Amino acid sequence: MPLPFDLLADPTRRRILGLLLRRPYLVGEMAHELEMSQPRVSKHLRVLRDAGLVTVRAEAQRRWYVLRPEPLADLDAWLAPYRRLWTERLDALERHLETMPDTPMERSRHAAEES
Amino acid sequence: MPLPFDLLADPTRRRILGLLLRRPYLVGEMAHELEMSQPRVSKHLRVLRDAGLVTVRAEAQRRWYVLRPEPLADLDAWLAPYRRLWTERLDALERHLETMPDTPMERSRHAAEES
DNA sequence: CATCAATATACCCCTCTGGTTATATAACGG
DNA sequence: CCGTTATATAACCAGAGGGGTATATTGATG
Repeated sequence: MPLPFDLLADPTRRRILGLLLRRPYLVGEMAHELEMSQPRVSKHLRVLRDAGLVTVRAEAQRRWYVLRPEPLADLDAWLAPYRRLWTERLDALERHLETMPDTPMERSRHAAEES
Repeated sequence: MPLPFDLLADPTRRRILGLLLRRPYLVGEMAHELEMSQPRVSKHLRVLRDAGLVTVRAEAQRRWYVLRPEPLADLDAWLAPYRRLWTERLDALERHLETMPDTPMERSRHAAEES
């Protein structure tokens, strides 16, 4: 199964995943919350489902869509070799600070990004 | 600056980044190693450069392209909230196994994926 | 200065995809 | 049964972008 980059390239799909991060959603709920047409949401959900990023549970005419994080874990794995490139710098800084125990230290920060 | 998903959606660009993960490269070298035309490589490098994923150092007519991992760190940050979804399961498994020390254990598997 | 080497850009074509509107499908309520 | 609700799909359109070939640019070299 290929990596889900093309899926995540679409901002609409990222918004959908953002919703599903909180809880399972109905199609209509998503369309309403994201202020977009129902066919538009359905089409994207089709793509996400084909790629294994979501699963569906039917309940009468309702369809509960649930996030399936495995493909994102694959993406995470793909990132691994690149991750060294920026963690190494932080590690180096850490080691450096350790050699200067009398220097006042700053705490590292982390920024979250929303698309 | 937007997340680099659209950039990574293209397999050619991922191959280029794969090269740059090892060392800086010249345009011609990449074109040769990836067996594609030079304009094709140049075009993708333009996109990558505009998005801040690579930097260039000129040396006569040569152009050394260097990977710049910061945008990938942004992507990593974007993944963070989703990462909980699969690490929690592993953590739960871990805790579970800790409570049953006499039960024979199976090893978990991990699949690596290449694009 | 003429030529060659390395790279960037222009232009054209063609496919892919995301959006819209209209319609099909299917299950519920009266 | 009949209308209504929830969702999926079809048909169509417009724009984006990736690929190729040709050409511009810039620096080295004899």
